[in-house]
Amino acid sequence: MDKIDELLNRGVANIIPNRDELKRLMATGKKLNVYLGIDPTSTKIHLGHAVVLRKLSELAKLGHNVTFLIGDFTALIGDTSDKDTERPVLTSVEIQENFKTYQKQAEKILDFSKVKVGYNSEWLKKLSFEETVKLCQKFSVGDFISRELIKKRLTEGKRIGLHEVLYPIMQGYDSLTLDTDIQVGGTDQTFNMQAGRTLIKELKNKESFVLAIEFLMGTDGRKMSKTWGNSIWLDDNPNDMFAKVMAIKDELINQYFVLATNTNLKKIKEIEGNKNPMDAKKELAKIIVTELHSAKAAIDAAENFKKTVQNKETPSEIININVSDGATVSEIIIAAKFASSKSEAKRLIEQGGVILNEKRVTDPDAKIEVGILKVGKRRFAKLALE
RNA sequence: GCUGGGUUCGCAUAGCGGCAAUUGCAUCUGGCUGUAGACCAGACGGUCGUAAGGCCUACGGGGGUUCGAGUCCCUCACCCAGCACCA
Repeated sequence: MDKIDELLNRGVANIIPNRDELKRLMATGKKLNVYLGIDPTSTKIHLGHAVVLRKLSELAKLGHNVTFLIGDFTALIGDTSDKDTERPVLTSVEIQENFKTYQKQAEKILDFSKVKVGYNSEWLKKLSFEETVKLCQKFSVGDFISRELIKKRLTEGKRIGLHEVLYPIMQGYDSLTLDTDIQVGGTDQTFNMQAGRTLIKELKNKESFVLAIEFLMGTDGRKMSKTWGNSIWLDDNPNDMFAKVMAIKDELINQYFVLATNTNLKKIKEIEGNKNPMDAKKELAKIIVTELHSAKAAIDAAENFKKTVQNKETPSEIININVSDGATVSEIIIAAKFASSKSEAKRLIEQGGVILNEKRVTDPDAKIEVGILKVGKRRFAKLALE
């Protein structure tokens, strides 16, 4: 019973129509049809995406009938708003490939042997225009234009493609076809997911549920998203991952614990209670790396972080650069790809960011010497004569 | 097809005819520290010069007006909106 409670609360932003009813249904122990739809055009998964996968995984563990639905049909249609540029349509082979890379990452969270994988082109492709129109009858234009985002675009005079109106209907049809009981997705999908509820109710007279999952904030406190560059990717290497977690804002520590780890809630309280933010964050980073890589990787990453960041030691593995006698420091900085132009190298030196063998370099034309070159806080190179 | 708006540094934005060009985010450097976080300061086209400064390249493409054009004019391309046409 506790399990169900946690499942319906942790990281859950909203349950439609309501939490209690779903709880009652789940308590009956009935096997429910659950599904999550994903877009096969993006293959990289970050911790934010993982929140939803985590929820799906929990449902699968409880023995529900979980479908992981690949929205290949949506990808086939693509965004056709521009008629001249032939948008390369994803072939089914590419979609397969994409899914493979996706799965490789998602496996860290979700056990694919416990779920069914489906493709929505299977039924959407066959849908006739007549059937489509019938589905459309179940919705009103008012529903769509009252959506906040759509409303905003309308008032701003932005273009809204008619096909955009069809997306929720397609998604709703997926839901209908799968005879869904629970649909899982991010809160941004709430509207689309509700379309499924509408269709199931109208055409099957069955009540279904929408489980809207909370968003995870990115390392800078904004929503984690590809375009912001604030994401922690599931395939980040342990050191990067650890460091990125350390870089999150203090206020996000709790959110990360709850949404991005499987740590139980009591333990989270405990950790937060007796530790200062930095230690809590270290704990968090360790757990995340452990879950996504391994315990050993986490220990190594923690060690590495301590050494290189906190104690400012030179990392054990650094790049080697062969220098010819008489080369200048700025030339080497460029050769090591620490700067992309002479001006930039010069700038780094002027700002005091270049250290050669423990000594700060002040002259860009200083001759190089064999040893350790440090640029900024984290870039090192070992110099050796050719 | 017509009318209007737009195309500027990774993204987003500003830009009376004197501009290597604003601001925000991101990035980088320094300081500080609890960490590479937060905060503060600075940098952020290239190249030459120790420096002051010079030179080159850049505001969708091409052309023009001008001592001088991101800014004005013409033209082409693309994007967006509204209208019309098509029924």
